[in-house]
Amino acid sequence: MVVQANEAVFRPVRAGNPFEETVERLLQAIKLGVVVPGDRLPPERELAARLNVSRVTLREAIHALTEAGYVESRRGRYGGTFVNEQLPKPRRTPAKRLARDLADGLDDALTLRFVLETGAAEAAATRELSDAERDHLERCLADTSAARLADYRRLDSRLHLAIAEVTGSPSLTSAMADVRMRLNELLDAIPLLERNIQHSNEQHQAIVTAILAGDPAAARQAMQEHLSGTAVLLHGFLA
Amino acid sequence: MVVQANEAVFRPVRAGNPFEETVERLLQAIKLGVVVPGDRLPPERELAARLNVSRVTLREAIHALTEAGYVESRRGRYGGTFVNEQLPKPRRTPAKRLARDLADGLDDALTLRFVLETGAAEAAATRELSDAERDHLERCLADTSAARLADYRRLDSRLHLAIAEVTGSPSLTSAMADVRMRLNELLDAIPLLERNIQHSNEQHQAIVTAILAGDPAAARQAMQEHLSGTAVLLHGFLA
DNA sequence: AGTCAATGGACTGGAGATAGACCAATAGAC
DNA sequence: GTCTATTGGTCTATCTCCAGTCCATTGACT
Repeated sequence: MVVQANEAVFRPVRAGNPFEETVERLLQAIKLGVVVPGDRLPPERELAARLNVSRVTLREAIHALTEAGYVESRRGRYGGTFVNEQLPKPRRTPAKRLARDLADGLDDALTLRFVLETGAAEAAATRELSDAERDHLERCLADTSAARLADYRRLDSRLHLAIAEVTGSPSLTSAMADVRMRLNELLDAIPLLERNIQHSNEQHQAIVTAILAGDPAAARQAMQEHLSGTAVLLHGFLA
Repeated sequence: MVVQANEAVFRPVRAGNPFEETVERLLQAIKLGVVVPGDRLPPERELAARLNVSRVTLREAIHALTEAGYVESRRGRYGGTFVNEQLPKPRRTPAKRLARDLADGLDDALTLRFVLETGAAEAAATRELSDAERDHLERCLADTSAARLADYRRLDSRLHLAIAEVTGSPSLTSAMADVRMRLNELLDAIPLLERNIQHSNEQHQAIVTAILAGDPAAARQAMQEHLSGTAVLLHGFLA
């Protein structure tokens, strides 16, 4: 059927219950490097308000993440919920699950990612960036380059997210965070090689340079080449 | 603050209650032309399942749309809920509301739309399209060209959505539908001129031609020009 | 040593959403 | 003309989630 617009507009209003969605969101913050080990999450009352869930629900989600080894809570003033220094290793997803995701929506996610990330790179290069924004971008780039293998995926995600941030469009940033979470699960199933990382770092450098230079076409082009690498990697591994 | 990633990842898990979200989704289907006057919505039981809400909630939403004059329900076999032939006119949003939306997120929405729509046009032109898909695209183009002024916005949206559809990425289609709903409210505040429509139709023609010809660069370029028109229009009217 | 503001932890009543069963009407099939 | 499958309409018991309140703990500051 060619008319898949129905499918798009009559899709689920809510992916799951508030508890699950909240867990997912907190995991997003951790896995995409928005909060790093040692960081404190916002206080429960504030965070619950921002997520638009009740404090009870948020607390249940935090409890689940505590059990899973992602965070720890301390009471009292200057207490809070902190991201663990030692994060749990991502479990290798069973091949069966991967095959399902593949059939389901690998191409879907890859297409959306391509559109969002190349568009973000271009938009970022188009904008007039503040000094703070330029610093932020370079900081993320340096962090990623210096990352050890175990932290690479997280800091890589953080860098890509930073590019979205400097477009000045929160919606774009959110959309990129979402699609990246979908793909990271698949990427975790693929071994990470030093060689790939080095190549990746060079491409990151080219992308950021183009953005800072205010060259939209070059930024888009560099991002495009960068993405095609993981795209063929995923297709090769899963197809 | 440069780090708006927190804002993006700690955004609300749910925009509102299921009832409101369901109403919004049904309005999306109608206002973006996914279902047209005379069409029948899927049976309540099936639709509720697809939207992942209870039938009670869906019925409340349908009831609200009935009161607002968008749909009518008929009982019995071969009954159902039908989209009215005469749709309610969109209310002119008060200028005060517009100003708020402007400050809030006009640039945000425009940026995201630009990224999604130019990306979709390029992706559509890159893909190998089936005959059904080509027909669908041309059909939507013809419908838009033939549209009367009162129906123009709806059929225009439908055409843009069709471009997203033929990328084969449902997520991309959904994202475009969402951002378009955000902008349509603002666009409804701007008078539609015959002259603009004619120009718009020519651009539509160019976009579709480039997509059917399999020319990604031209498709992106044509879409970019098309969008810049409404972007400056909005900025001019609201700024 | 004492104070206190900020934070996590725990409880309760009520509002909203759900699942499921059942009723009522309708138009085509025979 | 009757039958019947399909669809909207209604009701109830249950569950989840929420808003609000109060308690417990902590550590910097005085």
